[in-house]
Amino acid sequence: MRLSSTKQDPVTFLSLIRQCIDTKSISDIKKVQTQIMKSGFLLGFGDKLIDGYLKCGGVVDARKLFDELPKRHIVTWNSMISAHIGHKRTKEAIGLYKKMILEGVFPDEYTFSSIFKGFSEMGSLREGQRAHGFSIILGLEASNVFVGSALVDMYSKFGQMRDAKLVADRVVKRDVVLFTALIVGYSQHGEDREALAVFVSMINGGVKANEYTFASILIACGNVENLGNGKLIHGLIIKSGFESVVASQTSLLTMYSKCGLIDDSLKVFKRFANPNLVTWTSLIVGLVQNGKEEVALTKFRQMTRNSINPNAFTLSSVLRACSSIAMLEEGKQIHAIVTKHGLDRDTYCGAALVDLYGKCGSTEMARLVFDDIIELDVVSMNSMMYSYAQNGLGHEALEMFNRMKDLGLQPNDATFVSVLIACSNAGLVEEGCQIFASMKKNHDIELTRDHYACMVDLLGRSGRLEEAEALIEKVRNPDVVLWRSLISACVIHGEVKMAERIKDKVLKLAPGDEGTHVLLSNIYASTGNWSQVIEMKTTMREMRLKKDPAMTWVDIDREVHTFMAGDWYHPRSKEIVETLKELMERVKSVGYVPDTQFVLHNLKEEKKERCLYYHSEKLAIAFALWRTSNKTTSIRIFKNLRVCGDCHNWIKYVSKVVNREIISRDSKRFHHFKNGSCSCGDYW
DNA sequence: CTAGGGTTAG
Repeated sequence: MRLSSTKQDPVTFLSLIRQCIDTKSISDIKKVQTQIMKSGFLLGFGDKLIDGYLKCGGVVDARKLFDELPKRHIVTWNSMISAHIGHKRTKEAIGLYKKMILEGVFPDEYTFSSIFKGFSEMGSLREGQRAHGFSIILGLEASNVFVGSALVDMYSKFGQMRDAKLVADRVVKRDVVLFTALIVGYSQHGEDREALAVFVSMINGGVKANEYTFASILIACGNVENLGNGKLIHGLIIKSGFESVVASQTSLLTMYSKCGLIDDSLKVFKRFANPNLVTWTSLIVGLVQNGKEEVALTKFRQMTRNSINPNAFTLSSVLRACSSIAMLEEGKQIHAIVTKHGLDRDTYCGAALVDLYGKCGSTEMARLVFDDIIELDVVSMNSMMYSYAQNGLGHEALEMFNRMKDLGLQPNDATFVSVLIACSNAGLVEEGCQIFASMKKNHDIELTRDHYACMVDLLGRSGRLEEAEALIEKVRNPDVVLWRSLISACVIHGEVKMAERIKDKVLKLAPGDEGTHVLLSNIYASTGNWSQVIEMKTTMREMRLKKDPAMTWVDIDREVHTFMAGDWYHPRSKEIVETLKELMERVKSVGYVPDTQFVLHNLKEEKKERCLYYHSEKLAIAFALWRTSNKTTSIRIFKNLRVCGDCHNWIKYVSKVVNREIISRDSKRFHHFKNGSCSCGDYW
């Protein structure tokens, strides 16, 4: 801007400032300010200049000038305060608020409408309440809906919904903003039904919802999986013409996926002309929640191809997709993207990475990520603990548990699930019992079925069967899973009589429980009681019960290969059998003896051996060894059931003769086979 | 010359 040196009258100054605002140039305002100061007119233009600075985003420069002025208009105070709030300079905004009161300038309705947000952002409930009191004295609380809704928002953010409601009820003319603030407050504090009630009363009161209201109320519908209302509101959105507003569309998408209608979410998504980052992320999250992890990854790639950069939200969700189905290779690629965006140390991404590596059996890698997280929280620590628990590292898990307490973090119910599994898998029976006892006493944790299940497993596995039974008796409505886990403990310890007694209990509770039948036939088979096995199998057939077939899968070069016992559908079955034969010879030569007690059919020894031969994990391992070179130092397999004793023993030998690490995740935990032994110490 | 509410994560 060229400043004229001749014309220095007030009218010129005003128009110069206006020009600066139009061009959003802070440096130009500075020049104008210098010129005004030279001409001695500053006092008259102070407020105008500040207005100019603020409109151009120059909060710091505005403040500098503001402090030099001897007197400022109330409007200028208010502009300063709201601009500081808007620029997240909360402390300074509150400082200005206090300063104005000290200087005898009373806050007005404009001041209050901005300053309450400052208190909620600072987390200063007390100060907020004091300011609230002041607004009542000045008669501005109920008479001005801007002040009222700012207050409702503040109390909502503090979770003080009673106070939020009280203020809302006192406001004379309630509008859509006030109602929306109340709806959001309720829904963000788990009172979604209350949120819906507010919405209904708003509509009945003749106040029309807008895009903000729709966005918020749909979240409430999703949270309580209230599809009926969700659909009604979808209709209302169309009627009110907000169909193409991104935020309400995004909430609509989320609502459908939370209600399990992922196809409807996809339909909503298709109508977006230009989906933004939040929309893409919502879709990805929905897909993961609905078990469509692979689609989630495809969508993620599509998103990045459309040059939309992921943020921590997106990346942590994509990582969840990878960890929930243990896609380690994909996960590693996402990890690289996380690093590229500098989010390795982010609490959410960090926790998701820990979860990924933990669920893939790489506890060391999980720990490396974990140690880099800047701000640890309960979830990230739970993930680390769970990883230790699954891999049988009980002491490390307990160490983490203690560190959590040292950090002053409140352990939650998931924490205890991990800790108890850790104790169970590492055989830390006494420790587990003590921790279990302390949960309610010292941590005020509500005991869930999961906790009881962990304890039954812990006691049962270590042979304390009666204690385990007594514990189940204490549960109000013990479910089949608890009893079943006790029966499987009986199987491990060969307690046939007890198993039968418990079976009768279970079948009274759930007559057709297939798991129980399977377990019983297992215990009969392992003790050679074939007539009982046949009887059980007949009963099962008559009741049309089918057990889940054992399956093992292995991920090689991002392709998942699934194997079932004795199935030869794999295109490479010829190579698999050859590899298997060769392996068998090699492991037998170093001491492996097939253990046919794990064959649960009444067959001749020779045939039993063949049965063992073709267990799904053996097929998967043979395939993996055939497909990968010796340079691949470790092989990862996954199994839907628990590993059988013979396979466990066999894999130990295999790991020795091929000199590779074999990591196996079964339905209960990880086994790391290396150089002839397993990380579980044969206790599982 | 100034003011209030909304969309994505374990």
